[in-house]
Formats: sequence, structure tokens, C-alpha cells
Amino acid sequence: MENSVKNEVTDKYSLRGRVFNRIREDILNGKYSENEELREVAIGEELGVSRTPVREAFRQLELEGLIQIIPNKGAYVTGITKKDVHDIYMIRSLLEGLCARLATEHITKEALEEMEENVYLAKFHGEKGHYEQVYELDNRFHEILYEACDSKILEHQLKDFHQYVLRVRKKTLSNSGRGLKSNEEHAKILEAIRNKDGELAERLANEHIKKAYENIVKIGVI
Amino acid sequence: MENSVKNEVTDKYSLRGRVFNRIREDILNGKYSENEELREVAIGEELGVSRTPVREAFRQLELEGLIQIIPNKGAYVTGITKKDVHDIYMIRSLLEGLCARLATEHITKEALEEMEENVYLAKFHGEKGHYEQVYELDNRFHEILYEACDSKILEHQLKDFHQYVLRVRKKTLSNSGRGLKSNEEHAKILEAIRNKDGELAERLANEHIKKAYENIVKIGVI
DNA sequence: TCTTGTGTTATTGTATACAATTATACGATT
DNA sequence: AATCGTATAATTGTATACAATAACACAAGA
Repeated sequence: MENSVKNEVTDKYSLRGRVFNRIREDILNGKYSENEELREVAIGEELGVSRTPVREAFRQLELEGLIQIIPNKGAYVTGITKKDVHDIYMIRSLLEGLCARLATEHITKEALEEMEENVYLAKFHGEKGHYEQVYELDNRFHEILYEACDSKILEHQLKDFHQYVLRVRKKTLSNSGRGLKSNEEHAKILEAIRNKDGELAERLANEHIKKAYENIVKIGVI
Repeated sequence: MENSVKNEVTDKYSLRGRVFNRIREDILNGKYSENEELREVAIGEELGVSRTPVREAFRQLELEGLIQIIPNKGAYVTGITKKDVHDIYMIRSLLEGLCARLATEHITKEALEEMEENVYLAKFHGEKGHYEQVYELDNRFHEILYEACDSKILEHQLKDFHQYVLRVRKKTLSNSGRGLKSNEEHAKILEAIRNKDGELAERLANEHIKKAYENIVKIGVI
């Protein structure tokens, strides 16, 4: 959020930036499990750097909520609880709706075209059962939407939440026919945006996230 | 938010935590102006610590969006643009509504009582023209609301946004009769919550934030 | 056996030293 | 005078050394 309202993590190339991204990925991809303790030296050695950049990365990860630092004790991977997921989807539902409505007014021709291509491709892969591709395309669809709303702040918020529930999402989309269903909903949102119907886009995006959550609960991945 | 989603900044007592809070306050209170460069040694000397905790604090402040770090160059205070304020209020309006609705279900008797006291006191100070107290009470009202929704994540988000627009808010409330108007709206929200009318509370909280924004624009503090 | 105390080890917190990068000053060249 | 290049200084990036704290093992006493 924090929070983290405005800036991206600046540096992809500094040691700190690389360490930060690496640990973040490792947590989200499940390499480090819940409550696992992260030791500065161990991670430093693994990545071939000293403790300093690792520590700085830790401080950032803490603000992102991915680890919890207990002073003089250690850094622990925070779990994501059922309630967290519930709350995030509740918030996301609202903000994603707002985002879709704003996108209706501000989306560029290029973004609209990428969306159309995205939906078209996702249908193909969904029918073939290519879960990995469906997952990637689903992510990308939302990213396009976020970027199209023309609000850095809203975009940042939504990307954060999106990232945060990555683990859960991955499981959901590689399961069941949710991938296809989800894509059909994308298509409808896209159409509303294309028709400049902001209110409809808002409502559809709203419902889309709610359904995604219902599916998560149904499948029982959390 | 980062996104700082879950944890508070853990440590009030470590050097890093103190440095972080100090710089944060100084930025929000306007001690450091927009685009000002923050130098590690200078701040370290001012607070009597070495560069290390200062650097760690910088990394966190960057994620909070309060400063921007340009690699190998420096840390610069980020301004808050007109559009930022607009976007934040738009988002806050939605989330504050959600928060009020949730609070209707989860608020404790103690919190409800503190709210009532808050509104009562604010009326008194508002009529007397005690702007500083009105400002503090207004802040506190929202904090109580955030804590009452029983969602750590939503609470955290809203507190972040609230903090972020602090400068603007202060100017608004010490100006005009907005303080009293605002308090009347608080009273209505409180009543809706007391009556367990979640939908009404949501709508009122929604409008409350929108009006606060309209007032900011009208007064022209940004 | 359980508890408690103490010394040891491991780990984080902070300071500092050195390296890399960037900004600045200033003179040479045109 | 303006521009470029180079040397110098200032600043950040990283590594490491030392201090403070917490975790652990193990023995002494009840």
C-alpha cells in the first residue's frame, strides 16, 4: 500500500531491485511456504550479494505485505488467509468496476485491439485446454484494463491486488471450465467498452470479479 | 500498497522505523517541498544515525509513493497532483462506502460510543471555530469507521489514502464551514450505522467523500 | 524430571569503508 | 563566447565489521 500508491519499484537492474523481484516471485510461486523464515545471509549467498541489498529488499517486501519482519528476530513469509482473499475480492470488485467505467472513456484504439485479440486467443486456448496460456491471457486482459483507465493510482492499486492473489488465481484457472467462463465475461466487458457503455462495463466487471471469487470458494482452493 | 496490503510498519522503536515515520511526517507536513532532494547523510546527521537505516527508510517511502528514488542519483519528494487527489477521492468514495456498510454489521458497542462522542464534540468545536480540534476529530471519525469494518486489508487501504491526502484535508477543514457540514454528514452516517441500515450507510459515506472532494475543488486548495 | 540459569551461537541492527556513478568546475579548443 | 573534455568532488550502491539481541544447549539445583 502499502502502500505504495504511485511509483513502480524503480530499479530492475540494481542488486536490491533484482533481489526484491526474485524473492517476491519466489513467495508468490510458492518456493517459500507460509511462515517460513527468510535469512539474510542465506538469501544473499544464494543470489551472490551481501546482506545490504537483501535487507533493503526485505523492507520493501514487508510494506507489500509479503513478509513480516519481527525486529531482532527475523523475516517470515506471510500467509494469505481465507478472509484476506475474501476482502481483496470484495474491494477488487468495486475498483475493477470503476476501472472498467473509466476505461470506457479513456481506452486507446491499440489497447482495445489488444483486448480483442486477447479474448479471441483465450477462447482458442480455453477450448484446447491450454491452461497455462489461458492463465497468462487472463492476467494480461486485466492488465490492459488497468492501464486503460488512465489513472496511475487506480492502476497501481489493482495491479497490487491482482498480484497478491496470484497463487489462488493460478489454481483456479488451471481447474474446471472457469477459464472459458471467465473469458466469456471478458468478451462481454469488452463489448460494453467498445459500445462506450460505461455503466454496463462497470456492472459487468463488478460481477466478473464476484464470480471469480465464487468459483474460488466453490473449488475450495482456499 | 503496494502495495502495502497487510502489515503495519512494524517497528516504532528501531532506528529505521523512527527515521521512516519522521521523514514521512516531514513530507506530509510540508517540511520538504515537492521535488526536493533528500540526501542520506544529511538526514542521517539530522537524526543522529548512519546512512543504513536512512536508506532502508527511503526504500519504504518509495513504495509508499512519497519519494521517488532515481538509481545512483537521489531521492526526490514526489508531489501530489490534482489528478492524484481526484483519483484518490474517487476510489475512497467507493471504499469508504463499502467500509461503512461492513461497519454496520461489525461495529462494536465501544466504537459506536466513541463515534457518538466524536460527533457531539465536533459539533461543539465546529461552532466555536476550533479548526484544529475539528480537524483531529474528523480524522478520528474516519479512523474509527475504518477499524470498525473488521477488514484489516480495507482498513489499511483507507488509512493509506487518508494519510496521503492529509495536506489537502488540513487546508480544507481549517477553511470555510466545511467542518460543520462534514460533521453533520458524519452524524447521518452514524445514525444509519446505529440503525443497522447498511445500504444507507454505504450511500451516505459515498456521498460524504464526494462532497469533501467537491469542497476541495471549490476552495481551490489544489 | 522439570525448571532455571548461564554461556555459546546464530541472527539481526547499525556503522563504516570502499566502489561505482553522477554532478560540477574549469580550462582547452574552436 | 560557446562547447567539449577531463579532473575533482559529491552522492549513492554495496560489502563488511562490529554491536545488540534472541535462540539454543546444557548443566546445576530442586
